[in-house]
Amino acid sequence: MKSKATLKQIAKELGVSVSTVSKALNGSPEISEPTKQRVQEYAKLKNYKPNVIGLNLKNRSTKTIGVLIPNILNSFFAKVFSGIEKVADEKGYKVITCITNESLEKEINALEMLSNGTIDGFILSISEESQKLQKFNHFTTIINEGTPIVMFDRIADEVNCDKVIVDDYESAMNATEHLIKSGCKKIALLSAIDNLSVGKLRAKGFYKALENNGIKVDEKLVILENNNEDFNKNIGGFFIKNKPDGVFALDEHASVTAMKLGIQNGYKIPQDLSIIGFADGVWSRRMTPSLSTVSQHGPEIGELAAQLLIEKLESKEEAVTFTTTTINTELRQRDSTKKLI
Amino acid sequence: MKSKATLKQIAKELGVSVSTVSKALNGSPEISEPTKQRVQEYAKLKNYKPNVIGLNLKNRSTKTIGVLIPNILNSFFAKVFSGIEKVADEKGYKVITCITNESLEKEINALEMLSNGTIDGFILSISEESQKLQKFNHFTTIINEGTPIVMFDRIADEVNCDKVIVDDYESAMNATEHLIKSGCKKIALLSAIDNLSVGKLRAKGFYKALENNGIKVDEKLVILENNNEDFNKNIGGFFIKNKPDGVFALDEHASVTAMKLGIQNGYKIPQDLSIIGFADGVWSRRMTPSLSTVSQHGPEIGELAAQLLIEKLESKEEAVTFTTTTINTELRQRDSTKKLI
DNA sequence: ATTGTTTACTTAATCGCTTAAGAAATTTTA
DNA sequence: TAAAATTTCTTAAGCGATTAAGTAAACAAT
Repeated sequence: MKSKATLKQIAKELGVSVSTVSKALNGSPEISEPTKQRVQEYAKLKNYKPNVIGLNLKNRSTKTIGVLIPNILNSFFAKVFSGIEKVADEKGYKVITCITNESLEKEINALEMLSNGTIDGFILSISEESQKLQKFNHFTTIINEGTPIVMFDRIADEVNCDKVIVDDYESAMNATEHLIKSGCKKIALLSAIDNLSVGKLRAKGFYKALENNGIKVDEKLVILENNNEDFNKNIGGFFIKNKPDGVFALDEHASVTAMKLGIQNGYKIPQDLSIIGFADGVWSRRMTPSLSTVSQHGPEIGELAAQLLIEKLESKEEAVTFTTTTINTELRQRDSTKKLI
Repeated sequence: MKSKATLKQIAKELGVSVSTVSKALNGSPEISEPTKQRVQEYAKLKNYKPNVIGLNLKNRSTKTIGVLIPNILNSFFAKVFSGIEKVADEKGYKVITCITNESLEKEINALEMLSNGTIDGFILSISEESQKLQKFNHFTTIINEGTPIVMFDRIADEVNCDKVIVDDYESAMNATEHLIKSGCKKIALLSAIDNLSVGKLRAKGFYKALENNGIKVDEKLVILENNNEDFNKNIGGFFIKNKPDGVFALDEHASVTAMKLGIQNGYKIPQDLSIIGFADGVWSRRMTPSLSTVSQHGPEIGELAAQLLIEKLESKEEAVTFTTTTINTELRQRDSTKKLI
């Protein structure tokens, strides 16, 4: 195992100064052609690669983005991540990832660990715990220190930074209205993510749609829980007892459970029961019948977030204005809803 | 936006030398108690955090692991990744991620980009293209330069490094034998990943199981394709034409497609048709009926890979021996197969 | 012949930090 | 009280790179 080549080594071995080697490799006009060639050939031979750490120190930038994701096993986040990675890669940035596992402590640790020269800026979605406790000052601290942050999906209004979100409220409203228009009279609202800002927004959109159409809410048709376990406890006899003819599910688990129980209870989908849910596109297509979903455009969110951050990083001026961009979702009509023209 | 505090600044403001500050903050006995206190208090006030880049340069290590993953949207890789992240985090390492998108070029670029001081070692799974073209010398180059690599799942035998794999051959054999024992006479072999080393191994295991049980292969019951599109073309009339009573599917797409077509063609599952597939556990459980799978223990693979790498990084001696560890899979019996006791 | 200009380098400073070695000031010891 | 030892700080070197500034030597211009 040969140790990696450095400028110093090459300089000594060729009998020139370090700066000559550096300049020769960077094609500076200060260096004569023959010397340049000699150095470049030797460097290639030794497989020289400039040590980025040295460079970073000099440039005070690392061309690295820190990404904090609550849970990579959630396919929405995986998709956003792939979008971030794509743009970062295109623009020559590296991506350093931390999974916060929905924990405030891990979120704080990750911010601490990375915000000391390792990364130039952050892209993140807030952990469940931080949202629940409404603890956001670790973010403002980082921003005040001069490290820009772009938040996506799960954001905090009180933090001043760029944000990329999905039109959860509107999309939920539209999806619900779609169910109404397709003839559903008893639409259930199912959620296992009522602890998240996005979950609450979606629920609001649902209520708004009912209101717009002069339907009054039947609380028996509503299940709002904070996690899958509690949700499962409540969904037990739900279909038999309440006999909904439509379901609007706010997360993947609720969507799939509704479909499963609907089938088990002998509903014909979509004739007797229409279902729209927030869920992964690939798997929704794979289900039988395929599930109509609200598509959240994960990759686009990631791409935009990365673009925003990189722009901020590469503009010299101090940022003063912050933008909040809303990515529009789309209703993907599949076989779990009746077709509207 | 105040710029980040540095030793130099603090030293100037307190009227002491840089090294005094450094030592005071590190609790060196060379510094008097009152000075220590004064410095530490001031540093806290200024929210001083040592710039890791400076440290890295000094230590010649970054406490960062580079992870190359062919495709993060594949839930198996996402799981492995979460395992890597967990262990890395526990041991104080950061994880820098690149998605190679199954491309040799991106793989080479990522290795180049990171192997110059950014990371201390790699954990990776080989891209499809590299496997197809059997191009592996970019890995040996990196290893020869002194950067350790741990490969997982998709490995290259000719590269000398630590490896963590799954017992694809044996697990496929066992799964097939399970189908045989449960009474299946016409077992189909379906694969959309015949381009990957793991796909080939699984197919071999299938054939071996048939051989062990004195069943001769019916080539009409075998579909081995390199991607989902080609697979879809061939699966068209498959069930009607060949009437299998069992399916062994080597990847997620094949598994789900088999289930879907089985249902559509009026098979009762598992009475008329038993299915075992390689697929994501969460979604397999969610399907109706739930899909029996070969569980690959993704997180464990990631954890082990990270442990191996970190051990190698933290042992001073030059590595000479390399281990290949096999993680044993498990057959998860769900509702798409008949129960055996 | 003297001065000025290029050419082709080298020296030295810098980024932020650690740490061995040096140096004053104080305390201990003989 | 003088020498030795200790305390407490500073100086300086080094990690790997870039780059402004300095310096010979060669050449051109007056």
